[in-house]
Amino acid sequence: MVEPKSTRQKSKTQDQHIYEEIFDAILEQRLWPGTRLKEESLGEIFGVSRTIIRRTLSRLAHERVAVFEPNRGAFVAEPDVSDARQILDARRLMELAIVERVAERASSIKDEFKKLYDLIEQEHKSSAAADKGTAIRLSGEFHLELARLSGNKPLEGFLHSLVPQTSLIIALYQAKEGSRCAIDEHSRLLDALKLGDAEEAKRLMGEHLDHIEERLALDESPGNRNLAKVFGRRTEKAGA
Amino acid sequence: MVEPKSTRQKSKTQDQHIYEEIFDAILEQRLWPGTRLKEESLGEIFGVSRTIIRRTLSRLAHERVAVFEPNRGAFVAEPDVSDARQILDARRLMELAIVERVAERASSIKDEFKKLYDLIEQEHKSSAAADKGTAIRLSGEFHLELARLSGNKPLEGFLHSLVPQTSLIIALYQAKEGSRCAIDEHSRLLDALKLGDAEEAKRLMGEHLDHIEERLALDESPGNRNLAKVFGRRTEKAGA
DNA sequence: GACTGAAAAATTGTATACAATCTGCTCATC
DNA sequence: GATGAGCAGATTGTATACAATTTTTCAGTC
Repeated sequence: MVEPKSTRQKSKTQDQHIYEEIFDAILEQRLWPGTRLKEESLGEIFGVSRTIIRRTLSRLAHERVAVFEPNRGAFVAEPDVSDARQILDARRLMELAIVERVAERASSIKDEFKKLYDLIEQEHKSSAAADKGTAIRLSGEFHLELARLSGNKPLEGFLHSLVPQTSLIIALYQAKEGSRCAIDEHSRLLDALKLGDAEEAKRLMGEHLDHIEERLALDESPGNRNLAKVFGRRTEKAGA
Repeated sequence: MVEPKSTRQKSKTQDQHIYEEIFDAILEQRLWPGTRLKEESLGEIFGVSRTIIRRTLSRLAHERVAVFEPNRGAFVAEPDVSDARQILDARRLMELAIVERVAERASSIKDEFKKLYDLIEQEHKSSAAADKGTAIRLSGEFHLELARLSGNKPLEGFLHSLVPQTSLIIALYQAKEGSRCAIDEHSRLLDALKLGDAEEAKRLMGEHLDHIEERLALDESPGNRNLAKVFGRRTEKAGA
């Protein structure tokens, strides 16, 4: 068994690859909320038939990152203000629980912290290079890696759907630009985790999430940014 | 628009129906962990092509209720002891958070409690009729309805995957038979919720979950019940 | 009788064909 | 010029065809 011998053996990997490509594009905000995801276009891009694309889209839809509109196709989700509040509420719950579990296991998984340090370092680099898209994605990956280290696969899976959804919320509702304090926050959080200090880690994570939410304009006041939603229309951008 | 005019309009409903049929069969433990889910058989049963069945199975797989084995098909999941612990941990976290949120909203959603009372009544009936399958399913539905009343769709969706997984765990690892105290626990929980007493409701929910877990034999001692898993074999029951 | 291996049957995985639906355009009508 | 019916093209939704893979069957051998 040296190499996969047929095209079929790659199937799982192939699927995963297409999924991650779209997932990353959303994290990096190259794919905007409301963007249409045309099946044939995607199929051509990735060199597969609509069957495969459809499966990927249905996975994204199940994670609420995309939405199917009957007979009209799939679109990148556009969480409204109420959705956003629920997503952020759920995310806070998850992140605190995850941090708690990582802190508990800190001593037994010390070796696995390496990737977190790597991610922070990469975050610094892309921040210095003003590569905003990459920086945002890396920040998301930091949280996903934490979830993995929680040792709880269901929690990890759930956060995996909440992270890109948060990305969409930021795309839609971020009012103030974020400084790069987020990286320092990640860094301090990691220090607390390494020491197994669950309370401090939870406090830091809570503050970190506060800062993310503070930059959002989630009030439903008339001067709202998200006009498309106010009038219930579609943004209708071309899909690749 | 009086009636759906074509077969296609039913698609969403059709999908949902097949999904729920399988979902319920798992909740009622008519579908045992490890059961093979053959695509063509299911297609014949529900009168649709493999395309539709495949989509349903892929949804179940995403919710970790089913598992795809490459080139071998889908099987009802068989969570091992480690999976079980993670699932129960996640479920406790979710249920406490849900109960907290329902209690908070209690005064504004008082009308919506009706379905919970109905479910408890039905639970009593099926318990009296010794209809174990239905009783188990109704218990699950009680928790799902609570999740709905939390007003948080992501949390609801996550619990929707944890409930059938718990059902599989019980099928695999339950040692002692449960008395019907669960119904009384639901009843008392609902009373506390109606009063908006979050702390008491959380306490009761915690105890309720304790009781479920107490009946499980999750120790990995040799005298373990789950021999198939110990030897890493498939159970291989016919799929419908 | 147990074991091996090759052919046959069954089943999954992917692409494609076709039907249903939606979108956009043209053109007649006012 | 605005409005709306109706046709043409584009796109999705489902079934089916075909290829890859696994499972079963059944000789033949020891």
